[in-house]
Amino acid sequence: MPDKPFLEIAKRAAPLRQQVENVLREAIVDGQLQPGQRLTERELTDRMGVSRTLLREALRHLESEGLITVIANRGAVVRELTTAEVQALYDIRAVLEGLAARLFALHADEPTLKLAGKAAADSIAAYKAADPQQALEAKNRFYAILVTGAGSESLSSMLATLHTRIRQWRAIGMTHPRRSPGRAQEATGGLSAIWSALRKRDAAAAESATRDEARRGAAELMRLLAAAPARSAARR
Amino acid sequence: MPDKPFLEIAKRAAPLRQQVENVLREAIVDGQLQPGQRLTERELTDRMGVSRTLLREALRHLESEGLITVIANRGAVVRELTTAEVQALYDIRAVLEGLAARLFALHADEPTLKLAGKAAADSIAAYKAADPQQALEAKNRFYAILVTGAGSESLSSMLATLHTRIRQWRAIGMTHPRRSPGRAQEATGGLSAIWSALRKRDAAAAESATRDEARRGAAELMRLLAAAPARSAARR
DNA sequence: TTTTGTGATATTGTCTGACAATCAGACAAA
DNA sequence: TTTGTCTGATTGTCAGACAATATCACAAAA
Repeated sequence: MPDKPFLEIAKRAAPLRQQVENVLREAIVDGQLQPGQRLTERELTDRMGVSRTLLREALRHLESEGLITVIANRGAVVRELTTAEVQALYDIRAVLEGLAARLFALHADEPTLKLAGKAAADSIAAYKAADPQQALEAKNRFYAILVTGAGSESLSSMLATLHTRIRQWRAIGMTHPRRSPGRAQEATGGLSAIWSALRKRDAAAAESATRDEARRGAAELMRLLAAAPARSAARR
Repeated sequence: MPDKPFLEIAKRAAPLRQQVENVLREAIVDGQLQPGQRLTERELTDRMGVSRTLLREALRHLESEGLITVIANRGAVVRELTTAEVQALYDIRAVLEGLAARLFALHADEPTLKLAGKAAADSIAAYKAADPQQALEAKNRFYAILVTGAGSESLSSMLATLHTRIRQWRAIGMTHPRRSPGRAQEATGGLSAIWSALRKRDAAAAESATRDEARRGAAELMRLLAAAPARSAARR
């Protein structure tokens, strides 16, 4: 795992370009920019107050993250995803997180393992204390440790971009009124299964437990999605 | 599967920007630009005869493909990968191809399935006829069908960029003198295992067969890599 | 000799304005 | 209704500029 930098300063108010990327990214996943909506360079530069040069670089980046589609001579559009594609994204996430768990079981050092254990315990405890907010926070922490502990830069970054692409739907999964009641408990169970495999350094078990848990979450979500009205395709 | 466009013209001599990307990408995986080598914008624009604007957009794209690293105010460097990271890339590929196989088994239509069958048969036949060139071609075709047949745009593109990142090492795997003799046969066996699972539409079996085969290939490669002298880090 | 300033240089970060290429839609003509 | 043509909007690409920052050599100081 990465040797922690000693005395590192919070330098870099972030290059402007990245700020532009971030703002756009947020706007997209927040839904302020609706799927299918056209993004003209002129309008964006006006609204954000940056040069076209910069904006275009940012757009290129978002494009390769899969958040927008660029049509030649026509410009960028916020990407629309079919239900099937969303399902596929979740599948991809499931196998990649599974892989992360396997690598973690193989390579993580003891302190990191301990941290993960704490996060898992925290989450389960919070769930039992009926504190979903806290439970979710700890669960996220657990996954973050898992992924970075796996030790692959590439894997982390792939999962990171996947998460942003998925985020819009995750929100639904957490708050939807028709959310099935057993799901939270199920998730807790999944978490402890993962953890017990990790603790034993059982890579295969960790991988499949993680995959299964991710799949269950996805299945629940797809169920809700099927029932819910599709996100509007909006003006184009 | 995508409805095939009828009478589509080969339009688009490709936007200049993409040509720039492609040229750079090739140069990197070919090794003309060595890992660790610095890429200054000035030099590249001079050599390629394009504007900085354009070049920078291309660099941003290559960056998110993981081929280069950009350090603020310092510029781009051809990315160097540790052995561990290469291993991780192969692991990622293995699970993603496994996923592709699973989706293929679930969703592919009959004609596509038949095409895959033909490719598999071709490869095995070519192998038995001691024609490695042909065997490889058919095998690649098989995988291409598998991936597109899985039906996920995102999955395809992720695998595509993975492949380019890996390509440099694959070359080693195919031609290395110390290549273990049984490997080609093993690969053939793997292929037919995958195919027989697909034919039966056995998603789980297809997934694990594909993963296993990918892992075996990777293991062989890592073995060779461990023996071979590391790729030079070159002038920086 | 080793450390610490100091400045010159190279390079990226960002902006501006420009023009060509291309597409979408309107409107006229057949 | 179909086809041709024009016009405006938008992207594609370029050149040149200046600021911000890192690098490196070299001088000054300890």
